[in-house]
This record gives sequence, structure tokens and C-alpha cells, in this order.
Amino acid sequence: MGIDRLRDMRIDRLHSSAGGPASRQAYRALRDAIIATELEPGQRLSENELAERLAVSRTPIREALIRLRDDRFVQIVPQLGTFVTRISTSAVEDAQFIRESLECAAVRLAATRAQDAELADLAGLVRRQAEVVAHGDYERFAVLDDEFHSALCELAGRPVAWELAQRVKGHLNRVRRLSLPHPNYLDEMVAEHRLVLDAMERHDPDAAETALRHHLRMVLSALPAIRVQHPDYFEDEERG
Amino acid sequence: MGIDRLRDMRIDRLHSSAGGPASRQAYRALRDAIIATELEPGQRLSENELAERLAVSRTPIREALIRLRDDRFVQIVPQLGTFVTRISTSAVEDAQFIRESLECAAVRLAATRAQDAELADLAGLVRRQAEVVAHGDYERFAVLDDEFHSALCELAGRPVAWELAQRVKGHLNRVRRLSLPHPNYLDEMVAEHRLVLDAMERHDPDAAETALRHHLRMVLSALPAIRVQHPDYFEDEERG
DNA sequence: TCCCCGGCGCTTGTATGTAAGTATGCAGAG
DNA sequence: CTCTGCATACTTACATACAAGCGCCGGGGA
Repeated sequence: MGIDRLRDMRIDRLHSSAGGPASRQAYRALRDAIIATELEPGQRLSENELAERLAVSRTPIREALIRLRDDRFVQIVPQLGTFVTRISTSAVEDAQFIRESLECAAVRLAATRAQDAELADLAGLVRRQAEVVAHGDYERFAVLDDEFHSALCELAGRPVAWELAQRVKGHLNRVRRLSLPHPNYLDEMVAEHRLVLDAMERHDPDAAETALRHHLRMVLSALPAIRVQHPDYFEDEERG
Repeated sequence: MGIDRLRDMRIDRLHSSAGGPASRQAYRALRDAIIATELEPGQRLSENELAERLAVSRTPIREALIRLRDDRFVQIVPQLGTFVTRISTSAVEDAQFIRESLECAAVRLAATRAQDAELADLAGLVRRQAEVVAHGDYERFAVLDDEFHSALCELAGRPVAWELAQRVKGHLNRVRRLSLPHPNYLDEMVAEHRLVLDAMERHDPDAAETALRHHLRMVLSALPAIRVQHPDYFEDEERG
């Protein structure tokens, strides 16, 4: 088992956010597939087969895999194979720690520096989130959610914080997609965004940080349940 | 000018922390050379010439350059060339922000969780730092300094924080090497380490964070002076 | 039946060749 | 003298070929 599952991967054409060099497209396609667990944790990847499937040579595939290794989404073992990393509790916690540290530091700055016009824009963004949630449009909310967190870093004058946070966020998303979101999940998210925004409007860095930290930690709560449901997706010790 | 400066690079053998695949060695060698400004900011790099100089083929060189691009140490322009990034104030501030966010968050955890034995080890490390500083051994101090900050993240249970901090730290080191350290610089560093340690021994996260933040910000103070001294190393607007 | 060992097929790592595009410098026209 | 256009030499991006090493499987021996 394992190697023939490669055909389960849905991406045949390099369609995801198409554009740019082939190596970057391959990176995005593979990354998306891993986060969506279309490529399952623990699965072995073959440079040759990926190249064939994505209709490019091994070179861009290899460059994509190297970058994915830096992201800890794959593990490359010389002369043996390349594997999708299993979900490790510590890796998820690492990602959470990094994101939390960066975004909380950013929101403190943002709360201090944000101008009224910028806060108004952010408020508009949260309103739009409420709208799409009312329509149950999960996909659109995901986009607006990213925009919100991106805007926080932008307002802090540190867009790089979001770039980095987004990179590690993949680990959190992979977990989140495995968890069945409970009904009011999206409503809660929007409400928490509003709490962060309120604190920023009061220019209260402490409150903004607290609210954002609470918000970011929501994701992790589902982790134990997922481990019970997909034990073979985890690499951690306690499995028996 | 520019391209022939490639011969100024001191690394002929892949000697820096030798071991591992050639691409990794090339990465380290090039990274070290850039941080030491043996490869000057703005300088054009040739894959062919680097391959010849490091006695490997273009493939591992290319992989190294890709990783350096992710680190923002080089800029790759397709069909045009690869260039050592000039020092940008915002990039340095980005690196500072990331390092500060991660390490300050880590030291808070460490101050809370550290055991007596671990604190004793850390105290021993600071003592050794004082010794090598007394002998004016800058190189050994640099190693022990890294060990100190690495230990903080380790004690926090988040070694990944140090890995990331170390990666962006290169940008800060490149700046620091250009500044002539004033005489008591090393003594101050050790003293500040001791302040951080003291706060940790009191299990006081707030004090530990404050002390570390102050410590980390020392580096940036030298930046304006360096810009005056090496204006061509900077890419920022205000040059006239 | 169990164990050891050697060949085979796969893997990644590296080297080299091909393609496409940009800046540059020179030649020639105005 | 200045401007235009083309040939050329370089670059990165990609494709392909070669090398070295690990795991597996099957045969032979005890």
C-alpha cells in the first residue's frame, strides 16, 4: 500500500493559482494536495511519477520538493524516498507557536499605529465576513479570513510576518480540514475578529493581543479528536 | 565592475561545516560568504562561475541559490542574473521583528518552565561567556552567544523558534559585521545575558521578556552609521 | 524450515545538454 | 554626432543522462 495511492491526487493539470515558473506551480500544487490530504500523511512520493503526472521534468519537481522540505511538509531520505510528513503534534504546536508569536506581536503594533481610515477598512472586511458566513459560504470566508490576518500584519508595517505565518499555517490547515467544523464555527470566528477589531479601535494593544491569541488557539482544540479518528496520520509515540 | 569581484570570495573549498550533500554545503558556503560581505551586496553571481569555483556542477549551486532566495539573501531575475541582495532597512527590521517576536515568546515560556538544573546549566554558559570575553575571544563568544539563545528556545520546548530565528539572524549579522564594535560591546552582551538569566531564575516572564527585547535591539542601533559608511551596500530610497 | 547472500529495481543526488530571453556593443543610416 | 537595429554572449529555466546507494526478493545452504 502507499505508492499506488499517488493516483488519488486530484491535480493533473497545474491549475492551482496558475502562473509563474513550473517549479513554483508544482510547489503550490503539491502543497495544496498535502494540506487537503489528497496526498496522505506517510505516503511515499516519487519524483519520477510526480513529474509524469504534472507533465514536467524532474527538475522543477525536485525544486518544489526541496521547498516543501523546508516547510516540513515532506521528508526526503537520500537513496530511499520522499515521504509526506505525518502529522506530528509537536510540529502543529510549533506552527501554532510561530504564528501566534508573529501575529500577536504584529497586532500590538497595529493597535498602536492604525489610522481611523484603516480601521474602517478592517471593519468593512469583518462585515463582509459576516455576510458570507450568513450564506454559509465557507470558501469565501477562508479567503476573507486570510485577508484579515494579512491586514493585521500590513497595518503593523510587517507584511513579512504574514508571509511567514501563512507558510506555517499550512500545518494548521491540514489539521483543520480533518476536523468536522461544528455548526457555529464560522460565526464564532467572525465574532472573535470583531473583538480584535474592537480592541484595535480602542488602541489597546494588550486587549488586542489577548483577543487574537484566544482566536488563534481555537484551531488546536480539535487536535485530540482528530488523532483518535485518523491514528495512522500521526507519527507520535502514543499509538497503541 | 561587479562580476569580476566574484574572485574575491574566499571560499574555494567547501570547508564550512563540511558534510552532507553538495547542495547543502554550497548553501552554507554562499550564505557565509554573503553574511561576511565577501560577496558584496548588489554583486552579480553566475551559476557557472560559482559551480566552477566550488568544484561542483550547476545543479547543487542552483538549489543553494533557490534556498538563499527564500532567505532573501539573493534575488533571482529570470534570464538576467542572480544578485546578492543589497541591505534594506526594512529587511533588517523584518528580521529583527521576527527574531524578537519568536525569542521573546520563547523566553516567556522558558522563564515559566525552566527547572533549577536547567537554569544552572544556563548560568554556567553565561560564566563561560564572561571567560572568553575576558580573553577577547570574539569567535568563541559568537558560538556561545548562539548557544545561549538556542538554549532559551530549547527550554521553552520550541527549538524550532531558534531554527527560524537563526535563519533570519543572518541579515542582522551581515549588518553587525560591518559595524566596528565599540570596546565594551562584548561585556555588555554578557551583562545583558545575565539580566535575562536573573529574571528567569525569578521565574518572571515579563522581566525576562523585557530584558531580552532590550538585548536584541542593541544590534539595530548601529544601522544608521553603517549606511553612511557603505551607502552603496544599501538599496533604500534616501541616498542623496 | 530458517537463515544468509547476491542480483535487481527503485530511489535521490549530481552532471550535462537544450531552449528561450535579455542586455550589450557594434555597424550603419540619418 | 545621434539614433536604430541586429548579432552575440550571457543569463536562468527546464530536460535528460549518469552515478551511487538502499531495500527487496529469490535462490542456495544448513
